[in-house]
Amino acid sequence: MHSQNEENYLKAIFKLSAEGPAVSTSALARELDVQAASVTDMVKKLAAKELIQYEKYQGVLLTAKGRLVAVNIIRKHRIWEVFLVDKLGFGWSEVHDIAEQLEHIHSEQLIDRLDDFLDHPSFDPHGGPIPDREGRLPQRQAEPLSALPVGSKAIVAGVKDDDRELLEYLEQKGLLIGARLRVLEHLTFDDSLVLETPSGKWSVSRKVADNLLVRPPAVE
Amino acid sequence: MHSQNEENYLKAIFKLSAEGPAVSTSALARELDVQAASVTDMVKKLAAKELIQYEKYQGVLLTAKGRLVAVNIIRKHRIWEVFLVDKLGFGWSEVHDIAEQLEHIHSEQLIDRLDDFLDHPSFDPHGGPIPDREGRLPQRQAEPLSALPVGSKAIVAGVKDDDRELLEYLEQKGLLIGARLRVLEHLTFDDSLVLETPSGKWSVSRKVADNLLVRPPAVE
DNA sequence: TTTTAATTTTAGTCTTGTCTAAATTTATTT
DNA sequence: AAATAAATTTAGACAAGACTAAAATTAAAA
Repeated sequence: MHSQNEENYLKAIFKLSAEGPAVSTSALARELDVQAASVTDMVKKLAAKELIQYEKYQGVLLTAKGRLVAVNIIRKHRIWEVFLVDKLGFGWSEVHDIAEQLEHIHSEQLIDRLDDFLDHPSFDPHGGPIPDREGRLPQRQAEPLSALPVGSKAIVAGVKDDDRELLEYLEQKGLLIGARLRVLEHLTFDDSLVLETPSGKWSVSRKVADNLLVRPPAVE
Repeated sequence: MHSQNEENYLKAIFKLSAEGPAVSTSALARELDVQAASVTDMVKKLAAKELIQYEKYQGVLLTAKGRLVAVNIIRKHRIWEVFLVDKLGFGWSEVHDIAEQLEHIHSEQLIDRLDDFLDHPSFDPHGGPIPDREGRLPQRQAEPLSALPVGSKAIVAGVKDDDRELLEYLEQKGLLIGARLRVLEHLTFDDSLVLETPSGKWSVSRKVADNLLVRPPAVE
């Protein structure tokens, strides 16, 4: 059994692995909000348990074993988020911190039964894909809103980072999952976009557009 | 916010307080499965936080503050047990260890919403009373089976200690909550009882009879 | 009422995970 | 290519909780 802390490190490494293979000490320190020295200590312990590969000054890499642990935590996190939103009626911006705790409950049976209870969801309330028991992630053909050319229509498919403030901001603009939108303008000055949404026209910054994932509208 | 460990100590002290006011170091050590020396260390810390009263060599006592924390943990534990049994289909003997983890999730909102979702249950799957948000316990007029005279009829209302083995044993004999029974015989030799239950006649030991709580059958 | 036994506390150590400050290595400039 | 800056690691400490062994206190027995 792994400690909550170990699980959090592995999860963070998995998340940062998306930006390139090796994860640096400082990136991990930033993500976990601890000092770099603490990270160095911890990655040595994780390497001793063969959950990561670690080479001095070269950053870390998940082993197959470590990846499985990380993906399992993500599976639990996302299934719990579905429960909180679908069954308990929480808003999509309220569930992250609670799921952050629930993801560390150790019981395979619990998560399997919860998965049954929820009818085997494939995506969480933020559009995040839910891994299966073997750690396979369902594919979503979603891309950042910032990649769309002016004039194109799309449907909100999720967010990259489920930051509370961002989620509340999007909620306010009616940009929930499934919402239709159209890109009206692109300002080269600051890379912001003007969108048409069911609730009106809105300008969103480059950063928001990078974090908002969309998919092409269904071809009827 | 209290650590899980602090919460477990307070819960144990609350539980042991039923057997008399002051809880001894050794009783706590036994209950928590740690050495007495560790208990001494810990109770000093809890006393410093004004969660308990502690006098050297005299054992400990919960303060009002400590009692509220303890009862709140019990509230969470029991509400989660209802969820596990009623919604996820776990058996009554399978839920203790999982609820032991879930009770430490910090979110008042979560437990309140869960309570709504479950329609405000008053008792958990083992017949344990569920405290309300203010820490008040619903009264149950239940007494140990061992207190009944020969010939009396009763209905199973719960168990005192939700020990896994005991629960499985009772389940096997059909002695679940709500089951009717009648005391046929009392052997003074070992204080065991012979019961008539819907599934047949069974002999139960004194220890089991002490732990099985019953209430009088409804007067029609 | 001593003596013995049981309980409790103190003292010192260990593990996990964190920190700061200093030393080392790698990366970036000039 | 040498000098500076940034990133990383080492060294030494600390807090939470646990342990063992020894000392102190309380309870029980002779």
